[in-house]
Amino acid sequence: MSIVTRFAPSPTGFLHIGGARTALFSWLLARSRGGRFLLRIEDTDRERSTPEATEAILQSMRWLDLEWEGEVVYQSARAEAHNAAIDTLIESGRAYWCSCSPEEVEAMREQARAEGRKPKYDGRCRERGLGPGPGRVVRFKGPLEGTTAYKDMVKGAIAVDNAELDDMILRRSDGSPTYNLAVVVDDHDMGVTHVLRGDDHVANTPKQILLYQAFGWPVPEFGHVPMILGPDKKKLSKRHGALSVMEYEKMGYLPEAVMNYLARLGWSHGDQEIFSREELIACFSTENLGNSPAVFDTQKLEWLNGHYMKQAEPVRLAALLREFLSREMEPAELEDVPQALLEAVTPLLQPRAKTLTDMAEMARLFLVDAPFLPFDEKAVAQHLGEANKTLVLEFADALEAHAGPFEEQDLEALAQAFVAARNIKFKALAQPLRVALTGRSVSPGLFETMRVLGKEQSLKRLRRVTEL
RNA sequence: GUCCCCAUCGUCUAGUGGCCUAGGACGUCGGCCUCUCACGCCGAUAACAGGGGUUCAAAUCCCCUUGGGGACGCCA
Repeated sequence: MSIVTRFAPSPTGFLHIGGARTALFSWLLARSRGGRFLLRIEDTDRERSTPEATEAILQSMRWLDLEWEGEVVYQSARAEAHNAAIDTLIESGRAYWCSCSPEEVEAMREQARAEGRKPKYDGRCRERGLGPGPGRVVRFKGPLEGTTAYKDMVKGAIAVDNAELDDMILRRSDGSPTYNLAVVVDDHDMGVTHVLRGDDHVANTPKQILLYQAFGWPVPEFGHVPMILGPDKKKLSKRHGALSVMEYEKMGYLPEAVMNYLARLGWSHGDQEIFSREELIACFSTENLGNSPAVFDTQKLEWLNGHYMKQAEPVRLAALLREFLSREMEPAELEDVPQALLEAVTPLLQPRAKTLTDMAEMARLFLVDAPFLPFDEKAVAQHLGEANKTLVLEFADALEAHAGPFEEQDLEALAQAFVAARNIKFKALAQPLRVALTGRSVSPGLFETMRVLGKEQSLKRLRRVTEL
């Protein structure tokens, strides 16, 4: 039998990293078992749901390439089905009308709390046989005793006394269906067989199971993935830094790195750390999902991103790079940069950059014309004294005289001959050259730098030392 | 308060009773490589929360304690 999973976010904000991980696991569960992965937007809270949030969520899903099957289901469009389901429950005596006001219910809760009991509605309207009326809600007539148990795909056996549960509201006084009801009806109608969701839903699960049973529907498998913590072991929140998936994109992370990181946070496959999308699908199993909360570690994400930066096709990175460069350079300046130059620069930066942001920052020094390239004062002071300036200028002359191809090995041969003729160490030439060429004491290799810069630009930069 | 869940290096984790003097990865520290910085390679550092059981044998099973978290809405 083919399985069906789903991701069901409520569109009250961007997709955060925890939600993305839940979505990823659901997606992986479906893909790994040849099933279908569906997307449902739980937008029944009209106050807080926005189309912008929905769009942001879809955008994040696309960025991570978590493709879903079929059309997106909007829960708000399914009110009719929900209400029809509620009606069948009323007819079968599994639900009842309740006339208690929110204030009355709150008072019951207060009292229960004061008596050391679990705060809940006391069921006083259960047997009153009320019908519809203004201000009335429909409640589920839950079992008073017994326990509801299920085997959680990640947490194992979970059992709750039915007495702990209260008669949840199914239909609000304004006639709208509530979350627990809507989820069950939707999941059933969508054919969902496996529900993987956040830990915060464990407490809802027994209530939902009871609803499935009341409807006489097959109960799906449930699994609750532990949440993500900040470095202080508190629930990950804004004060810990970036939360939104798209913020990671803006910071220069690659989607495959974020996916790999998220997958390994709370899931493992032996000692393997690096997983391609295909490997993830091949290896994924809920068996290996961890059951304790995990701390989000930006450093490990960075390391992974660095790994994927090295692996990536230069052409792809170069295309991505242009966008990040717009933060480093003037638009006009950037417009003049040929894509071919970006593609030549990218491989030099790939082993050095952890993120696209890093890369853009480093790339800048290859892309601006000599007069506009700033010098790092400290580097100049350290490596470009008068004697070294002369050395650089002499090298420039030698470079100009060099007629052969402008490839790394030719340039290296030239430099070696140059130092040999003067009987100086190569090192004595390297740093002055680097500072003259790049303005800094840190850069990619000298010869690859010159090759990418080209003869003309290299000479311009070297001879600029006279201005110092 | 009540209920539910969780607990291996700083962090992510391997571990499903003997292969564990606890493995890998990130980080950190050292070294090698080297034209700088990275990359890469090599090495080091560091953990079974505590206490009781069960067993020939426990990181692994049970109980308690402690510590964390979650839930208790006419939100989702």
